[in-house]
Parts: sequence; C-alpha cells; structure tokens
Amino acid sequence: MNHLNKPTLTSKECDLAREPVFRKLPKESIDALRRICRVRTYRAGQTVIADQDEPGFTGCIAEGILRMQKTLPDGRQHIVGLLVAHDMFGRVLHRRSNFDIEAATDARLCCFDRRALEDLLSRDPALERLFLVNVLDELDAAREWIILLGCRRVSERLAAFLLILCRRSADAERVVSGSNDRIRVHVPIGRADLANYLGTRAETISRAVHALADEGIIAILDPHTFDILDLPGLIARAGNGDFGLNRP
Amino acid sequence: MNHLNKPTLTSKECDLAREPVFRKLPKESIDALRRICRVRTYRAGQTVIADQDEPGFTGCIAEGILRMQKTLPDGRQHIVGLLVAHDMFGRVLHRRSNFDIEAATDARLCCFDRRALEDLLSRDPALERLFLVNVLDELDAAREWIILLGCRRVSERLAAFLLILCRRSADAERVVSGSNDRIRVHVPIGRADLANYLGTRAETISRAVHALADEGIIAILDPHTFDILDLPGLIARAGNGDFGLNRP
DNA sequence: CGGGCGTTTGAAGGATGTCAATGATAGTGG
DNA sequence: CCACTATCATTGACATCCTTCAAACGCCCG
Repeated sequence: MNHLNKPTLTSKECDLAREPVFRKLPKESIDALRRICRVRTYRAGQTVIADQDEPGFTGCIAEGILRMQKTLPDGRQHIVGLLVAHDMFGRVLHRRSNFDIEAATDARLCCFDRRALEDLLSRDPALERLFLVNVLDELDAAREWIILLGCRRVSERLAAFLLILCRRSADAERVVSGSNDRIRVHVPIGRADLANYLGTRAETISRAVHALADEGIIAILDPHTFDILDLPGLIARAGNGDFGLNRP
Repeated sequence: MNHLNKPTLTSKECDLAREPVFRKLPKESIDALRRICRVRTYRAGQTVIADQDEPGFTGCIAEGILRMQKTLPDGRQHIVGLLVAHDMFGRVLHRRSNFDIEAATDARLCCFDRRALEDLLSRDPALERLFLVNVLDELDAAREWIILLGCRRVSERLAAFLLILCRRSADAERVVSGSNDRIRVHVPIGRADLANYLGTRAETISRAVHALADEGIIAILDPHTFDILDLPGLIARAGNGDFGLNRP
C-alpha cells in the first residue's frame, strides 16, 4: 500500500547457504551471490515492487510472506501468488514487473542487485541452471493454481487451496490429538485477501469455511488456523485431485 | 484421447532457423539443435504426452494447436494452456509431465530428444539462456491467465480471453470494413474446450458470446470466428484490464 | 468504555450449472 | 445427389450457487 515507507536496509549478509534453494550450489557460486546480497526488511502492507516498476533487485524471502497481485483499472484486485520463506521473488532478465509485490506480513528479504545478478548468471552456468529450475517450479505452481481456479464452485477452490497449504511444511504441522493425527494449517492472509486469491468474495469464503466445519471436514481454531479432520473428505471436495499431497 | 495411434515420424529436419524462438541463437546452436530434431505429426485428438508420463522428448510446434490439460479423478477436465505455432511444449529438466498434452487440431511438431537436449543445454550457455527466457515468458502468460480466471463472471473471463487472442497475430487480423477497422479473431477450439479453459460450461459460454453480440461488442461470423466491433467496450467488460493490448 | 477492523450471518436478486430438447453442419454411405 | 448420422452449438426451464447489501458480532487497542 505504502510505497513511500522505505524498507530498513542493513548491510548484514544473508545466510544464503542455509536457504534450501541455494544449498546445491557450489561454494564459489554461493560466495559470489553473498557478495551482491543485501537484507531488506518490510513491514506488513509495504510495497516491495510496484506494478510496471523497473526494480533494481530481486531475491528470496528469509522470513515473512509476500503477496503478488494485480490491481485492475476498475479497482478490483487479483492475488496471483503468495510467496513464503525460501521462495524467490521478482524477475531476473525482465525489466518491468507485471505485478505489485507487497508484504502481507512483516518480512525480511535477501536481495540481489539486478544488474550484478545478471552478470553473475552469464558467467556462472550452475547459477543459471538453478534459476532455470526454479522458474520451472514456479511455472508448475502457477499451472496448479490455474487448475484450482478452474474449479467452478468456491467450496472446491477452497478445498484445493487447503490441500496446497497442507503440502507446505511451513504452513502445516501434524498435531497428535487423542485418537488420530490432524494436520494444522495456518492461513497467512485475511478473508478478503483469500477471496481475491480464490476469485470470490469474503462473505462467500466465510460461508464455505463454515460449511466445511459443519460437515466435520475441518475444525476452525481461529479465523486463520484450521485443523484438517477428514483429509479424504477434503480431497473429495476438491474434485478428488489431491494436489500433490500423495506425490512421492 | 487415443494414446495408441502412433504419430507419423519423419526424419526430415525442421526449419528451426525460421522459428522466431530460435532466430536469435548463434548458428552453431541452431545446427546442434537441428541435429537432434525430428518431426512428428499428430492428428486431432491424439495424445502427445500423457499425464505422469516420462516423455523422451520436448520440442516446439511447427503447425497446429496443442492443448495442455489435467483430468481430475472425478472426470472433470481443466485446460491449463493452449499452445500454438512456434510455442515450445513439454518440459526440459523434468522427468514427469504434470499434464496431458493433446493435439487439439492436426499438428506438426519439431521434437528434441530429451537427454540429447539436456546435454546440449549444459554445454551451450546461449541455448540455456534461451530456454530460461522462454520459461519466464510462459510464467508471465500463466500469471496473466490466473488473473483472467480470477474474474468472477464468465462474461469478464470471455472478454479477457478475446483480448488475449487479439494480441496474437496468428489468431487475429485487422479487417478493413466500410467505416472503420475491425479485429477478426479466430477461436481455435470448440465451445466445450473453451468452457473447460475458462472454468465454466459450454452452455454458459454460448450465452456469454451471444450476449456480447447482442450488445454490439462483437459480431459472430461463425462459431469460431468473431469480429471485434467495440474494442473499448470489450476492455471495459474485462474489468478495464487491457491484457497487454496497449502495451508498447 | 468506545471505536475501528475483520469476520460472520441474513435476505434477496442475479448469475451459473444442469438437464433436456432443438437446430445447424459436415461427413458417410447408399 | 440425397438421406442419415454424428457432432457441435444453441435455447429453454429450473435448481443451485454466488454476489450484493445490510447488519450484527467479536476482538484488539486507544
């Protein structure tokens, strides 16, 4: 929202070697990356990169959640993707951003200067390969999201969304309770954002969530925290697509 | 549909140098590609790559249209993308496909052996860079599609779809008629496929198309061919997002 | 305590899905 | 050439789902 609030900038280096994305890189590549890396911290609501900007950096998330979104000229907002810890954000090799990238929560980012990174890519095949694979994974995720949005009923889209959340260890944890395991998922955004994300309205989201609860498929601990009580039931709700939950 | 019908395979080389995707490559790279390229032809309805397959090849389309789709276990189909001439299909560096790729029309494909291509990529930075940029473009297209599917009304999604088609020279042509220019777009798939693509049903597509025609925004020449009579009106229908039509 | 924010609930109208029937077109075989 | 069939597009009727507007509720914070 607030383009004017500048992020806090520290010269402290990131611990890139700990990021899963970079772990497979040879040491020299990591060192080269580290040299052009700066940490930026944002508060919830701040804009990281604005639509049609030519940002000077790209990077990955150390902590927090970013929201990629497009605001249509008529005022409606569509969330295109949520980025969580260890995800890369921004776009190398592209001048203009096609989306707003905003901090959905307070966030700490490892940022690389765009030009320096592109130089590095051209000289370091291992690094370029890493970025290629990373973009391929993002493409998979985007296509999975397309399938989700292709579901006609909101209840189906919500079920599919929860299944995708279940797959992310950062947002889901197994909870041992009484008789059997539960999966606890944390939804990092509010109802209105979730509605934009799923192509509907906050009221409809609310009704769909409570419908799942009424059927005993989930339990609502608080508006942002659910327990999955009936995983097969949830999968059935999503059109039996398990969204990779049983993927080896 | 029919996995069993084998494609026609010729050893004739592709004219890769004419493909816009490859045009910027140095001559050596194109020659190397040409050496591992084989032409395959498919008839409408044949499966090129099946979901969960480990296809031995990837490539680009010389002629025809491919349909990327996912069939959910409950039988519903979602089209994730349409691939037209000069688009790349399949996925380098990934073993399993996540989607069915079927020929929507008769198609002629320039195919590269997967392993040979991956070897080539590792040895040819220019080629790897080309693939990286190509995947980045696909990612942009996928995100644009996510925005389209985020529209709540079918009429909005249809309008956005037509705007995207307008941008493709292969599917749109300017037609001089009487007083002013028209843009003629050719929809290369039937109503049922279009419905799967836009997350709705064939009947609803039909009604939405005729609603646009009744308002004088488009003219229906035949079920697959429309003239855009009122481009601003169409843009307004799509939530005022012009989907890059006015992009420099 | 009171105000703001986000969530939830209710009611009514509009949009879409579904089922069924009809119309249009191209290809087939006589 | 024509009847026949298969396929696709269109239309209608009705049930369901969703949006919209409005109001109530809960919660955090000043």
